[in-house]
Amino acid sequence: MSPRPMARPGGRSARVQESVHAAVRELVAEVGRDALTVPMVATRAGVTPSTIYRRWGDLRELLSDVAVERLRPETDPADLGSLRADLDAWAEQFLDEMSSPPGRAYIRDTLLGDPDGTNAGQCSAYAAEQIDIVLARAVRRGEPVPETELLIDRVVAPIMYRILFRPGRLDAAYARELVTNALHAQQIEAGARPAQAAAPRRSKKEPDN
Amino acid sequence: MSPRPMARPGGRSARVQESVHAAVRELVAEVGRDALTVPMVATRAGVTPSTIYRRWGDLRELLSDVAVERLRPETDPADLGSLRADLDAWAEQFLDEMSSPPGRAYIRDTLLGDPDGTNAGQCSAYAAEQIDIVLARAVRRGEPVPETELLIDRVVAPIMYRILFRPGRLDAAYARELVTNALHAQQIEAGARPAQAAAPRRSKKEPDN
DNA sequence: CGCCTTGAAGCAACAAAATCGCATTAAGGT
DNA sequence: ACCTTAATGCGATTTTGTTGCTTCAAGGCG
Repeated sequence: MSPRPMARPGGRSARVQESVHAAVRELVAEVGRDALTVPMVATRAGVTPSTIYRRWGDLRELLSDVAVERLRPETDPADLGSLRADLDAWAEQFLDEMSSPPGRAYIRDTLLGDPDGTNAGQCSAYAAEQIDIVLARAVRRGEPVPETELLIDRVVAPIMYRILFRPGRLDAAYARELVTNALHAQQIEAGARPAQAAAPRRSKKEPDN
Repeated sequence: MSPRPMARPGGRSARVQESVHAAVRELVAEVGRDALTVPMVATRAGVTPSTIYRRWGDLRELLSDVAVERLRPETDPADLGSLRADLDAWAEQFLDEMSSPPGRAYIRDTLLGDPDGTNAGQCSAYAAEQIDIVLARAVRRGEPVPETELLIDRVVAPIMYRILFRPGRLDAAYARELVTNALHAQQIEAGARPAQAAAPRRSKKEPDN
């Protein structure tokens, strides 16, 4: 993890960390990420540059820490009454947030200053948690559910891949298509014998309760 | 793009570029990427640091250029006689190369110094080209083939996502599993209603003269 | 073939950053 | 309250990044 193991979590260390993070957020808003420098952040945070260099190593790692915090979901996915509706809504929102300019910037920053992959792993864990919440609800309703891994591979991965590597088509319809395919695959794997055919294309999110 | 538009491709500019790239490759091998500095590269390449700063901006963009070159596939995928075999083999090799420490480093470097996504797009295009070659062969054999996009979403994206965001399981079996699922999906989409599972439906090129 | 234009490279002075040793402070435990 | 020790502050030093100006060479033209 980038904030080096904090042996003394409480007190001053915590204050400095928060102060520095806040300074980064403020300055990114004010002067833009490209104009940021370590000395600038240090001055705003009221610490000396060497403190930042020692704790974070360089600006990229600091930005990675701040970015991954911003990627933390703030609320649980909405409960719309069915797995399909919940996943559609979640995937749409996920794609929307991640593909927006600030979203892309956070993703990039997270990956950029993250030598050991800790922050990237955290970012992936956030998505998995959200999916797990949706799946747990579906299980409670008695719906058959796919594996979290399947949804990561089929929904999250394609979205992130396109954001990072391929310019172009990234809209709500694409998100729904991915969800459709993922659920379709799961139905097949769950029971190939039931005579259900292709995806029953219900339009938008409308709970069928 | 990082090497700024070269108005004078031939002659000195080209020599300098090649010399600098070579210096980067040598030094990465000798002292490691983390120890690299622009002045060091400049000295080795026999140019002044300001030349590098002016042409590439900073070390990251230079590394991105070098990295994307290394990600260019050197040979066409092997022809093993069937779409399934070709894709299995290609996916295994792709996963293998990309998930190796140097592979991961190249991917990271590519994304790192790539403000406009040009190099990342190139990287994605390489994979698409390789897949297209495999698909074209399958079409020639009369096999039904999935869309390139489907394979990108189902095979390439999950691999890259896991490499970048999720530590853990990345082996040949996983690659094959992804291919299996992708082909499975394609068969369903191809003929869900007619009883013929894998009827040789000729698609794109290949005039029937 | 030699001159002219022009973009790129060299050079050097300068500004900004990162690094490092050492002194000082404050958590947390006893 | 005291002691230990990680973390911060401070300042000197090194390294890196920037800039204006000069010099060089590729390509076009008479």
